[in-house]
Amino acid sequence: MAAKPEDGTSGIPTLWTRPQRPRRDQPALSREQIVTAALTLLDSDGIEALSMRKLGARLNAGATSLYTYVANKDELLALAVDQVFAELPLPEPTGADRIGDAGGDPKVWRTAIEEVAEGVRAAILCHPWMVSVIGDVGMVYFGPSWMRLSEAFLALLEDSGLDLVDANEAMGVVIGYTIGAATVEAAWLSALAKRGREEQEWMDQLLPAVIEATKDHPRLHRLYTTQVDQEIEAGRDSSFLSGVRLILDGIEAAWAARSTDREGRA
Amino acid sequence: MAAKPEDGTSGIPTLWTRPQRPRRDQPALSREQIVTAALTLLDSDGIEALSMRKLGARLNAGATSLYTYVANKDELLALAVDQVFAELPLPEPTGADRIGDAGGDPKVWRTAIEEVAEGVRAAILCHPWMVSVIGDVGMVYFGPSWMRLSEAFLALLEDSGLDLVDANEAMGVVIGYTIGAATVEAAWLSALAKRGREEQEWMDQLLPAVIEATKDHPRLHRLYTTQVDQEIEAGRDSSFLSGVRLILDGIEAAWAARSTDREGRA
DNA sequence: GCGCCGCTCCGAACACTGTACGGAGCCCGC
DNA sequence: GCGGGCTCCGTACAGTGTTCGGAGCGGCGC
Repeated sequence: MAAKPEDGTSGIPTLWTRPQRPRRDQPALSREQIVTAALTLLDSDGIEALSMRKLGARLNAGATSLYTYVANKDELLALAVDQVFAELPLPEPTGADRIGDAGGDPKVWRTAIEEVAEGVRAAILCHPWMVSVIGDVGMVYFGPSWMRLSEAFLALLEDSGLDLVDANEAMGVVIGYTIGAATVEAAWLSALAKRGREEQEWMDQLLPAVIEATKDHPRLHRLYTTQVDQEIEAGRDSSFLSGVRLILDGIEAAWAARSTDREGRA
Repeated sequence: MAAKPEDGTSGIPTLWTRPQRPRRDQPALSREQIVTAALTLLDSDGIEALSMRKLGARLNAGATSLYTYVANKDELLALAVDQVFAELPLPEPTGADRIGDAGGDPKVWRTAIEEVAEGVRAAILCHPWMVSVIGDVGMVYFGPSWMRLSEAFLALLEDSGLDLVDANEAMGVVIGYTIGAATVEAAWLSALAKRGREEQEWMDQLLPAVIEATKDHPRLHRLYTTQVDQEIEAGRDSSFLSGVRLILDGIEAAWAARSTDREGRA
């Protein structure tokens, strides 16, 4: 042990007791650092495990230090959501392919849309805390990443032959469906996670109760008793995809209707 | 004033000091009472104003008394959501009208679906706290009211000529879109409410900033600058409705495709 | 060199939260 | 009469988000 320096007065911070503050060249924290730390905490322990104190501790900082970089917790959560969307790939331009073109399946514009929808869904499902944030922080839809994605989506649809207003409507339906479907799935998944059960295991325990509860609901009863095996994992994936395809059919049909209408009038 | 009874010992509760507990004929509280009180609190002050203590106070009860009727706050919220769905009208049977029938617009099965979707959306929009609950509490989808609604929805689609599996898929798309679209709208509305602004007023203040932020996003820029007037209120309603109609077109198209496919093979 | 401004970091404190626990009052069945 | 069970709730615990004041420090003007 090194001898203490000859500092008679006790309590006064000496060279040794003083914690050797880091050089103030640049700040010890940064907004990105905070957001990514929040992300890992959210992903591993869920949304109700994220508190400013715990997050601060993870960064070797006090809870209140974070407030120099982030106005409040809601803003932090909005930033986290934006960060997730930032990592999504943007849809590629589809070249000359247009809605109504005869070309064989799979049509390029269709698969491009499917990929965007699947990407958004995957992002929500693998960060299930997002649904809570989307639910109570309205600002999310003006984050830069979300805007980038929207813009690219609109471009995709315009290139496929829709005018901007129709493109916006089509995008609204695809995105709305995606968010809604993923919300339902993610809420389910995180409820499972909260009880700490595996999906299969929980199903086995809960299903009998649910089926019992559907005694007066013959259709639900039939669905749950027959379809349930493929409702797990892969079944959900393909069911989401066919939902998107249904919407694509709708877009195509509406386009065709409008198109013949225009020709008829001309 | 009546004279005090001759009770020499002080501190022992007398007839007068004792608070005259109500007869225990039936309990002072009930689950329904609690849920409806929670509903009015949620509707008037939003979700973060609902605390067990405040709710208890509103019922002239202690906070912890509620736990005799409700396991925890999450369960209470799930019950509140179910209560809202319980008040939705069920779709009426549509008679003989079937998908693919030639009959003139508006087709009965289509407007029936539109009405269900509009009902669910309206419920969410006028109780915006629901989106937060749907986000965190996965159990909601097994509530009895929701099941009743699903069952009736499936019946509607089956009566319109879909088999159960197709009906389930179609329902998934309509409901998914409805929840997603309403979630986005409601999150926006309650973010507005939190800042205590009127929609118009806030728009006026925020829009310039948003438009500025869309400098690199020509399509979004055009949308926000041109379409914004009708984005308010009625515009959102009709935009949602045309989304539903797009999906209905999709259902019809998919039905037609499957139908000709069957004929071709026969 | 000196003083001062402003920035970053943070301990303490405030006002609340959900809910576990144990006890009090009361009713009914024995 | 008397125990058991139900309802109701005061207290307490272990947190929460956020405000405030202050401490330490870098760089700027003088």
